Order: sequence, then structure tokens, then C-alpha cells
Amino acid sequence: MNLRDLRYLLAVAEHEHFGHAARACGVSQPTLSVQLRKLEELLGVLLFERGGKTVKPTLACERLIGHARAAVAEAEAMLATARLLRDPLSGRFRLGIIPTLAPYLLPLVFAPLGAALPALQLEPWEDQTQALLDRLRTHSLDAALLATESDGQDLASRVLFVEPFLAALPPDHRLAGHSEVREEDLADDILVLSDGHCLRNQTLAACGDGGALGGALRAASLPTLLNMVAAGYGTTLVPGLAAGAAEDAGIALRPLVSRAGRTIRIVWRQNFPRQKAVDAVGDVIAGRLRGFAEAG
Amino acid sequence: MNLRDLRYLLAVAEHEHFGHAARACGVSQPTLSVQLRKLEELLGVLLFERGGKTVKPTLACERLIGHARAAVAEAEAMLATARLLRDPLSGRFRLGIIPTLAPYLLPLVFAPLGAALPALQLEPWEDQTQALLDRLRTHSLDAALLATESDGQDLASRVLFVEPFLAALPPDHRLAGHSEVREEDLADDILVLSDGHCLRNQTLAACGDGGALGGALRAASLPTLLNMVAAGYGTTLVPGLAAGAAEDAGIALRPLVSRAGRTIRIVWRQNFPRQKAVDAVGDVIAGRLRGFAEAG
DNA sequence: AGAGCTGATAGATGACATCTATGACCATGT
DNA sequence: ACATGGTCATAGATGTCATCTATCAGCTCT
Repeated sequence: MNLRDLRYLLAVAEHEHFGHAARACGVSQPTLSVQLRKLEELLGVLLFERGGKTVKPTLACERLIGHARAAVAEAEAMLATARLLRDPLSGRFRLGIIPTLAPYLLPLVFAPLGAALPALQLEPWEDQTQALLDRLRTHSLDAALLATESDGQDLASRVLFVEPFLAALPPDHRLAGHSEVREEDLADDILVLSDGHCLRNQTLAACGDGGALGGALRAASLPTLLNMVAAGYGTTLVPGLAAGAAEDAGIALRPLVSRAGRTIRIVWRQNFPRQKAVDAVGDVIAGRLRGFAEAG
Repeated sequence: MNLRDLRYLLAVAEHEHFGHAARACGVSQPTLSVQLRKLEELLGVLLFERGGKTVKPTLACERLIGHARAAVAEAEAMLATARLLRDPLSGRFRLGIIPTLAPYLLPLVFAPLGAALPALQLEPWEDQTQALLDRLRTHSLDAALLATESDGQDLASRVLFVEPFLAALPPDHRLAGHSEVREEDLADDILVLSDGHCLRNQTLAACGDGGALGGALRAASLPTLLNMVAAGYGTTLVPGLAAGAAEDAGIALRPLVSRAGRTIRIVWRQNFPRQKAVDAVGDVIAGRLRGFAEAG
């Protein structure tokens, strides 16, 4: 069975006249005669009672025509929906973001993204790097904002901006007097996030695992870690976008001598079909953060 | 767009594998590749993200696939319905019956029709001859039971049985003493149904329009006419099947010397496609009434 | 009886879905 | 490192089948 045949059926039922129906369908009258005859054969049911001058749908036809109408309508609804979906810059866009970035970046970029890409329905998804990569690979995400290099050639990435690290000190810390801090000097009492956060590894890599101090403490989120620092348990590195939150918590921030930082990338599947959407989202975020490294 | 393509789409979306989907559809893998590519082109939307080993529906595809599923389901529902309708002895059968016959015939034939044609859904429609013929010609009826010859070559008919007329007399009528009555003798005080009933014309034709007696009376139905006769207003002819009702009304019935009667036919459109249903209904009615003319 | 409709039929044509064979690509394992 | 086996895409040949034009057959109305 063919949608075309169903359209023919509907046309003849509507016009009750093969010639008129044929013209409405843009085909010749014999075409309709032949195709409808075949449809009747396929269904095993006479669809029209042909009289000298009249063509009338049979009772069977009236029972069937509802289905035909519904099928054609669904197909056309599909076309209409496709027309709406045609714009790659429209529709849902599921963007994964790591937890040490999301709360500080999202407030900055929500408005510009909404303005630049009004048809794009951004759906942020906050989770740790590995979980985001998994979801990316299972097509549960369209892209992700990560602070690490992408790890496979099935994924592509683009650098959006560099987020500098700042030394986070209790206000009365011995280093608080310095205008700049060397990472190595933080090693003694460095605190880090719990396992799985990329920031944990980056902090340890920069400062060295100086002490076992954090062993009995667990900070699963950056705010908690900042609270610990504020309470005097130790020091840490905070990403630049979280500077405001850190200061609000009562922490002294100092730039690093090395100007070290982390690189924020947008990552997507190599053959993701909506490359344009990725580009556009990346453009907006990079544009909003332009000059941030220098300013921060 | 084609239902076949939609089936391909559903198969690939389900299997997430062109080869497997192709086998499920009974076609080769290149066929699916080509057709889906064309569908994507038609819709203007990428439906699948093809990776090295993986085929995943895009978000757009997931939005569209519901329509595809619905369209295919409707088409299949149509086929299933057609399979049920294939039997010409099933489904609705709209049978017109004249008012002077319906109330007396239907009780006799309902049960036999239900037994012989269980799948046939008989829908009786009571109206006068001309109205029934009109409805027949506008396809509002499938067949009709009439007491007149069919009037055009677009209609066909078959005799089912002959219904004898009986003289209906008030019990104290001067003719009630006779065992048989001649129609002419009824002419003086004959009563007939109102205009439009075929029985009116048949009665007048048989007995002659002897008096103006009925001029001030109007009987739109046979029961009313019988009540008038019972009340002594005059005489009339009743069809044999109404004998019981006439006697119940307190009327004396006498056979006619001429054994005149009316011929009951089933009438249908010449090219009505469910000839078998007409035949079967006719068979059952004729069978039930077999020998009625002699017995009555 | 003929004119003018109707839908049905016949034969030619062309579009297109399908096939097989093959290519390009990727992952995996020896 | 390279071969192997899997993926989907591509190319060209083939055959089916929808469509066309031309015509027929039947009916209605003048």
C-alpha cells in the first residue's frame, strides 16, 4: 500500500468523480482508475459503486476512509514537523557542564544564548567529566563543557576560554600578605574536592600532594570546599569564575605567579549532525568570556 | 513520501543498524541506505547520526518517528479493517421496507435472518415506496422491500413472495355472511390509506373508487385504517400478513374470489456491489414466507 | 439516433526502487 | 603494524510499475 493510493482514494471519495479527482491529484483519469482498482484488489473490498454517471463510496469504503485520512494526515504532520526542525539552530540542545563550572558560567551565558539563539532550547546537564563523556557517547548529550582534553578520536572539541586559577586562603593565612602566590607554597595544607572532579586532579597536579590533611574531610562540591577554606582547614585553588562566590564566603584570593589556569572546551561527537548549533553555542560562550583570562 | 520509506525509517530506528533493519524489511542494506538518504533529503533533516559502529536516531528523528509510526499503524489498521469487511455477508445492510409490510414481516424474519446471516447487521428503514426508491438511488439504502414493480433500469428486483389481499369488513357488515367476497362489492364503502401508500392505489385499482366516503377521513397507517373498519366506517383490503392484526382489531376477514394479492419484491441498485448479501437476505425471507400465499 | 458525458482498457514510456559488487572507513586483535 | 571483519555509502544494471495518450464501451439527455 502506498500513501499516494490513499490520497487518490480520498480524492475520489471527496469528488465522487474520477476526472475531477484526477485533476485535483494532478494525474490523468486512467491513472486513478487503475490505481484504485489495484487498491480494491489489495484490500479485497469494492471501494466505489460505479454507476453510469455516479461514483459513490461503498459502506466498506466509508469504514476504511477514516484510516486513510488519518494515515495521510500523519504523513503530512511529519512533513510539517520536519520543516520546523530543519533549522539546526532550533530545538533542544542538551549541554553537559562540569559542576565546578556550571553554577558560575551559566548565569553569565544564559541571557546571551537566549538572545543570539532564540529558537535553541538549551538544556544544561550538570555532572562530572566522566559521566558527561559517557552521556555524550550514548547520545544522551549533544555537547559538553569540560576542563580536560577530549580523550578519544570519536570526539571533537574546541577551546572556548582559559579560566585562571586563584589561590584561595583563609583571611588570616600566612600567605595572605603576599600579592601573588606560588602553587608550591600551597602544598602543605592544600584541600581538594572529592574523587571524580577534574578540578581535584588539576589542583593536585599544580600544587603537589603535600599533606594528608584532606584525608578526613570530604568536599563533594566547590561551595563546601570554599567553606572549609574559609573556616581555616587549609587552602585550595579556585577557578576564576568562582572568584565572586569565594569572596562571598570570606576567602582571600591571590593570583598565582605562574598564571596557571584550566582550559574550558566544548566537546561533541565527531559526527554530530548539528555542528552549526555547536559552533553557535561555542561562539556565544567564547564571546561572552572574551578577555576574561586577562581581566580575571 | 511513501509508507515503505516510513517502514524503513522505523526499522532502522529500532535496530540502530542498517543491515539488521534491512533483513527485517526483506531488502538489501544499500536499499535502506539510499531510501533513508532520500527521506532525509525530502524532510530536510538528518535522521540518523552515523558513526563507525553505531547508528543513532537524532533528536529530530525522535520527534518525527511518532508520526511515522502513527501513519504506518493507520495503514495497517486499514488493511485489518478491510480484511473484516471482505465478507459481503457481513457489515451493515440497510433495508428499506414499506409501512404496510414492515410491522408484520419483520417479526417473522428477524430471527431467521439473524440465524442465517449472523455477521450481517440488518438495519430496517420504514418509509413509503417513493422515499425508499429515492434513498436507494442516493445510496442511503442497500435494498428495499416493495410491493410495486421497480421503476427504472438502474434498479434490479426479485420476487420474494405474493401476499394475498383479504376483504376486511366490520363484523356486522352485509357481506360478512359470505365465505368469499368479490372486490367490486366493496367499492361502495371502501376505505383507503392516505396518499403515498402503495396499498392505497392497489386497493383502489382492485375495488374501484366507488364512493367519496373516505374523503373526510385520514388513515396514515394500516392500524388506524383497521380501527376505522372495525368501527363500521367502511371496508378495505388488508394484506395477508396483517391478518392477525386485523382480527385482533375485531375485523371480519374474508378471502377474495379472485385470490388477488400484491407481489413483494426486494429491490436494489443494478450495480450494487454486495449482490451476495441481497441474494442471501432474499433467500431467507422467501424461504420463511414459502407457501404463505396458499396457506393464507 | 446522436452528442457528450462517464469510467475502463491497451500499449508505450519513463521513473525509480532494488539488486550485486565494491569502496571507504573504523575497530580490534594478533 | 598490519590484517581482518565489521560498518554504511556508492555505482551501475535491471526490472517493476505508475503514468501517459489514445481509444473503447456504456449511459443520459436532447
